[in-house]
Amino acid sequence: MLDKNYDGKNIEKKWQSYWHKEEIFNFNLEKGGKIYVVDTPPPFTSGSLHMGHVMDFTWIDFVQRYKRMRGFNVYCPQGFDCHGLPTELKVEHEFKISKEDTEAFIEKCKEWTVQCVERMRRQMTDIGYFPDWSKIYLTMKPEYIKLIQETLIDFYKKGYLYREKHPILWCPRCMTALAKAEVGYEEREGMLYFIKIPLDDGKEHVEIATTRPELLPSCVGVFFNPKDPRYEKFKGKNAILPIFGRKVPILSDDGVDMSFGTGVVYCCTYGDEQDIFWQKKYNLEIITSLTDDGKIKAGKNYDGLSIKEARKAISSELKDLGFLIKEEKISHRVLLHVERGSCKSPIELLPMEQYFIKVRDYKNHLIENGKKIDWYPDYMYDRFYDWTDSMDWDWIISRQRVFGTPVPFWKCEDCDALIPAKKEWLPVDPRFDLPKEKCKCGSNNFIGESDVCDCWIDSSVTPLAISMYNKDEDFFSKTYPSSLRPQGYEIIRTWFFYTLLRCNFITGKNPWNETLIHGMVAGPDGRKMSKSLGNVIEPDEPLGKYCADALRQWALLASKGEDFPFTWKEIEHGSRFLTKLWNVSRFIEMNLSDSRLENISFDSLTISDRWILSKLTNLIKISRKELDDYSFAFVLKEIRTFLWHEVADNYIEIVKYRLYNDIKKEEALFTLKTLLRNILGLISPYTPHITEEIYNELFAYEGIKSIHLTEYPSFDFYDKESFDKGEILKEITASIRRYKSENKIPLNAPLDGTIIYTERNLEGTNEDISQSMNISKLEIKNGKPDIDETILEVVPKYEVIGPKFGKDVQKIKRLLVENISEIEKNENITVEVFELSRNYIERVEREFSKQGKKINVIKDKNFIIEIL
RNA sequence: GGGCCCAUAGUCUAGCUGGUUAUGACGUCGCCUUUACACGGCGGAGGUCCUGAGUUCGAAUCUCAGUGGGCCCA
Repeated sequence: MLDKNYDGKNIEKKWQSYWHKEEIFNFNLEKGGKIYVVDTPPPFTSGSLHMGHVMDFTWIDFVQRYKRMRGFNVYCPQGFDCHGLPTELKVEHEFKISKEDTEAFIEKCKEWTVQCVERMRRQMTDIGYFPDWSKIYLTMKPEYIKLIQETLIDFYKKGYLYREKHPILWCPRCMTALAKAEVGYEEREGMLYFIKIPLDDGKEHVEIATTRPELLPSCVGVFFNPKDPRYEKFKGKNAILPIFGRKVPILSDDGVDMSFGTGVVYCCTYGDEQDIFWQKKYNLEIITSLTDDGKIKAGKNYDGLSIKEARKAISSELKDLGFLIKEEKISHRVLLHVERGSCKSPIELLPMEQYFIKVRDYKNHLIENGKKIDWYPDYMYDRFYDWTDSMDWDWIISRQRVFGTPVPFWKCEDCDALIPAKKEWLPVDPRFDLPKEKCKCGSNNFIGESDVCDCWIDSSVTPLAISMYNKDEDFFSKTYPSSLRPQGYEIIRTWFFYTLLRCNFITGKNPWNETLIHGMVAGPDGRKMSKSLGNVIEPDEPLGKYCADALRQWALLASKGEDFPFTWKEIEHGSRFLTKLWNVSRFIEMNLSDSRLENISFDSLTISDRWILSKLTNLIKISRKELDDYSFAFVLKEIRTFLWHEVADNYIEIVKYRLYNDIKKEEALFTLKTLLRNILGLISPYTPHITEEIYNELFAYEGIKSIHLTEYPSFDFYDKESFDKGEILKEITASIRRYKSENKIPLNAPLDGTIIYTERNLEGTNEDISQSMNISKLEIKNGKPDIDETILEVVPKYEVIGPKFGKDVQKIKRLLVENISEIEKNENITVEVFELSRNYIERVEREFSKQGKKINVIKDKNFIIEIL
């Protein structure tokens, strides 16, 4: 017998270890059948899951359980994205290992990552997420790195991977490259310099404003806004830089802020991010005038000066030569090395050799292929399309970091040739390994690439990694492409796009058939969960206060593609539903005790039995249809309402008298048991633990070791007549309750005599109504009551008369009211030029009295109840 | 600056291929301890469906503009 109280936490632990031990969710290719593959997101190994992960993995877990029940051979492996800046910072700052000590640094990063993976796996298990752990992959493992390097070399051989100078964020003080996350803007005081630059015609000049006169030697263009009439005349002309005497073009671009300084600025390679954009857009020269330790190197006699010294020297020389018009104090945003509090130096953009993957040549192809994927929700494709279509830069894949997938190239020190690793050498780390053969030029001197890959390079081959691409042909052919890619909308332009690009390039096929996009998790206040807003809730908190099955219901209540707030009330509500399910199960189990229900025929069931089973059939059909569209939230609400309100509040209350008085008791029990078994199946992907517990308690005789290995409910019985009767029965009981409530009569107080007048057939429901409502003498009479009636309102069926009568709708409504008695008598009549039909009427509202005396009446569109 | 999305009772949310009285949850108010459950049941109150204009017999729903918010890109 189920315990009196439901103890979620204990039950969940028990089944989690059972599922692990029995390997319930492991994939077996040999089992055959239709294969369903989920390309799950590998989370970064931060060491803990946040609410966004909870939503992501609960959805995935739902899909893997649901599809298995629908007969698929499900393959759902889980990996972890190991390489990332936070790990490097942790090892550098907390474990005090220098990046210079590369080998020890990487070792510590790996060690730390392994611990993080363990913690995250435990948290995934805590929420009941059960991928096939035997197929776990880590992006830092040699075999994964081998796959990445192999595919990069493919890109290179086909001419889609190239090396080119590109600016990187560089801290001249720390002498190191930085990631975007390590830099930030700060408001600082500075000077704005107004400089006169002569045109090459020797007559006119243009005045520019800049905060960085020391970058004059790197100036490659002068810009004004095309909407600015003041400078129209300079368009297409050239200017000659003072001091350096170099000729640069004058160009117009929308990016110039007309209100800043003179409305004319210069583009230096590189002063800021706008300069990068202009240099690419107008294909300007790149002139570097800074060294990596922050010294000027521009010829002339400024070489070796620091940036600050050069600013002073160059501006004073400009002044002496009459080119500096004025200086103004200005407060402006400066890009600083903020991650290291002790540094805070201004960041420079230094051009360095970087690796790129060509994206632009391929983009139309990807737009087409993206369309072939089924998007849930479908409008998310538009977001993908827009970004892809407007892409004008290639993908920079190298990062100046330490813990990452090494870029598999060397440079020949003698002939400067780029040497890719051979496939049989992989994986390689050019920082430590040397090519296994000489350069074509005969040299044996190599410089190994010290850069590592962008982390999207790691994670954008997951569909290849999980399908054992290049390792097991048979496995690959059966598991690629993946069936589904689930992910959040914020990474459509990164993870989705890059995966589509790389997998298409390598295999010639899309990596998935469908993609399911979820929104962002917000805090209880509706704002994005973030530490600075102080609204972060860690998953352990609801897991401790409630349980996984309650938390999962919250996650599965979010709509596709929509942001969703974390709210305690939803967890609370989910938890109450679990208690309800538990108590209903217990009630059924208690009554079932020694009953044998082998020979129950549907013919012997009562109206109410047939009514609730017909409703169950509807619920199953809706669930299958909606879940095939991944509408988890809708179906969860439907199932909850069905169990809670239809089954528990209505059906069980109606059949109690039969159970206690042995009236058609076997039939009631058969119905209850059928309901429970099917509801357990329907709800099991949402709340896998509690359903496993109840299933094993009551249905172990089926001989299947987990409810998650059973078939999805397919119960199919529908009796229209009983369905309609049951719905009216429910309405009658509800209206009698309302009557009692309005008249301050206790709900369980008996009613002496009651007459129900109805034109509907209610045969066979008398006892259900009288017993559940405590009515000592109930009469059901067909037809209208012998009482006076007044028509209050006639409500037309607008959806019928609207399209039919258009502008005349209001007139038709009036005619229906005026002619209602004729219409009720004759079904169809013609008034003026209009044909009026009873089919145009939704309902008629009436009022009753008997011989002028006030009587107790409950009226409804389908019945009139007189209470004596 | 660009694209996509969102705006519905005190709070969160469903509906949004136009059509009866706008769904549900939490909260709130009233009633009911009836042998599964008071972590329960029943009933009530609570809405300018962001603003403005348009299309239409009819708009929460479609169109346009505005306001506020989210995500990504520049």
